[in-house]
Amino acid sequence: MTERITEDPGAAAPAAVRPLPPAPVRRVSMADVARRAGVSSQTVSRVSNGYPGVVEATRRQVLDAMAELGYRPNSAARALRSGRFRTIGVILFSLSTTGNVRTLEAIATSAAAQGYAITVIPVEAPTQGGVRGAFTRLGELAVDAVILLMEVHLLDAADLTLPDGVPVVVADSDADDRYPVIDTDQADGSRTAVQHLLDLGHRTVVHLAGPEQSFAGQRREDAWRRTLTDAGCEVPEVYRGDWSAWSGYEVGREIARTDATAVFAANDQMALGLMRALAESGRAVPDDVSVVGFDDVPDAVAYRPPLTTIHQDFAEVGRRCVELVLQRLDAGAADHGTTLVPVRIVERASTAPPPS
Amino acid sequence: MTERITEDPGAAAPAAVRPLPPAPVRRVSMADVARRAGVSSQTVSRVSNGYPGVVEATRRQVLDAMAELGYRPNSAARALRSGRFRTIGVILFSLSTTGNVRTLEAIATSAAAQGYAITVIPVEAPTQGGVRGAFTRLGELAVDAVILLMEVHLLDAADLTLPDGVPVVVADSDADDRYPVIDTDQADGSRTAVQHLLDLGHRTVVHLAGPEQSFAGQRREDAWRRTLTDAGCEVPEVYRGDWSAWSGYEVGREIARTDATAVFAANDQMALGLMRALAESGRAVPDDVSVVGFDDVPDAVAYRPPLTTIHQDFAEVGRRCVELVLQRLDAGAADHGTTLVPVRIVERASTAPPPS
DNA sequence: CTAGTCCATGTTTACGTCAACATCCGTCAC
DNA sequence: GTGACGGATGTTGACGTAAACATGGACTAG
Repeated sequence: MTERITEDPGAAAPAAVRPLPPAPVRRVSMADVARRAGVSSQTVSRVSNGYPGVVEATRRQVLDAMAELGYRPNSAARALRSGRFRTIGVILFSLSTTGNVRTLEAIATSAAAQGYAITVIPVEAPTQGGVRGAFTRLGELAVDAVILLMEVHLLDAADLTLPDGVPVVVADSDADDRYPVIDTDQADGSRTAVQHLLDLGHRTVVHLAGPEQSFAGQRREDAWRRTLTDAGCEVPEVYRGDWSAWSGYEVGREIARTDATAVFAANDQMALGLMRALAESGRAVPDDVSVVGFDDVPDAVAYRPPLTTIHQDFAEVGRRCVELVLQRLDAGAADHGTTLVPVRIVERASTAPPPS
Repeated sequence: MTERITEDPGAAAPAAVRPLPPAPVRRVSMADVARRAGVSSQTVSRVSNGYPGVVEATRRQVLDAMAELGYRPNSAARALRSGRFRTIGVILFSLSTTGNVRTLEAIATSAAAQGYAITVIPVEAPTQGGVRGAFTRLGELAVDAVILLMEVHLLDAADLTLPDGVPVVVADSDADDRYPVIDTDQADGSRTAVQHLLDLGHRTVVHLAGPEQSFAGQRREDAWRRTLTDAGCEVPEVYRGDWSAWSGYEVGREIARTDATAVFAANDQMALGLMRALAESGRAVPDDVSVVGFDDVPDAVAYRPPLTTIHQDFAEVGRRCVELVLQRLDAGAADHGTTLVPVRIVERASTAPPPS
């Protein structure tokens, strides 16, 4: 499979040369339908788009001809004509985190409901090279709008810009005020989690944080710290994982050696690993140590013990992203605010008052 | 957001009428670049596509003009002209199973490497209505080929057909011999799992199966049964979950009441729930009961205990799907075989010889 | 020195759709 | 009866690209 891809943004300097094979079977066009129905192709267009000014009898004829011939509008021609692809691009680094996946799913569903398709643009790990390729193509991508499922500053790091005139919305990240943001209310989630533990009587709460580069992780951590400070609690050392259950386990072994009685993990997967580490050290959850997670992954209800966690409304985030990006597409609105989607705590069996 | 979408396959009977707003800012076209560079637009086309027969000096001029003007090829026009969108559609029911997600990710990555974009076509739960809408649009979707991440018979149930002439490949499913299939070697995985338990000395192996409608689940179950039969073991009653960890827990509580010493769960998530159920019944894994999963999800290494499981090579499945579908697009090949991608067992800490 | 080649580049045209404008015909008011 | 009006339908052209064909100049062989 040879490839002809622009390597250089703005300029085109492709390598291999293989003309695409001849276009596949010519499909049924409006002209064909028009001939069959004995009308002009413009009338077919009108019927196809539901415009008025077509008498019922004619309409029927056209509809019949369409059915007989199996006519399908050609979206390339449509897009060329209208300048719209009816497609939204979603740029993301990976589908390995629950959040991204569920948000993507919600985006796809909402977009479909609006008659828009979703093009997924995966960007490999932030290696300069990999990113570059993916983004370069973006300019010529058949996309009317873009939803970024990643931190905007990573985009900068890659030294790339989105094409002008394409509405962009950022989900679950920061955006340097350049684009509007739809985000889970990370701060409120953290606060709720920590407060829940404090209310149970824990003297303070240890935080198993996400990676430093993650904006969401950063905000969860900040809110944890602030909540403790506001409550006049001592702020313990931060432990840091990389979102994976395994990192939760590794870091969890350190936490298990401390006298912590309450841990707030920045996501459920790390909480899973943490709970294993605690169990292996003979510290019972929730009797000896309480644990709260973040995300409310479907599995959390089957963790041992079922995890108390902060439920994120990914569906709502996705829905709002689509809504906002389409609104900007139509109106060209320009307020770069941040919209927060509320969260709620789901109390299960991993939290209890501290051992007396 | 009003919508003008064909409701009826083949015929068009839209409802609302709102012309799209005028096309956004006119973008830089080949003609602009040509003017700027003082050449014909055909020469620009040649440079843009890396065709030979352009002298270096001219090429440079064109490249410069492209850069200055910020030229981006218009993919709609390109698609109209060439009949190719350089896009692959992926149809799937949900992104809630690990398998789908990871396969999708692999597909997206491989496709990007080949210069193809991925359009995700979500189909809501197999409700006749929902499916219909999604598929109807498929016909006019800007897609050169389709990868189905679902059972073909569900497609039939929805009483819909894919447009002719579009290559289709089915991943991880059956296809009634209508389309080629790329699949994980489910049977070999099951056999390996069961054999591993038998080799440890277990007299027989209980199966925590997936839902009856799932083809993958069916095949895992068949292979489990066959392996037991071949080994002359008694075949115990089948327990059935719905892939979720919670269902694994619920069904697991029943299993925990039996005298089973070895369980093969049809996926890791159910194994997670099962292990919780066993723990709650005071049956230790692996000392009292051995458990093997299927999938090797990233979290499995952090389960308590770390799960012995069958590793699926989703990346390879995705890669092959893309390869095959593009090959069919170019060549129109027509062999509807099934390609099996090998699996391997990952031995961790959830299996041991039976208690004596 | 001329005919033949080959190569770089230019010109034309078609892809399918749809907006804009043109046409045709019936109806109605005067 | 004639002109004006309006509704149904047709005709034209443009969107941006790239294949097919055309041109023209340089070089080569005889």
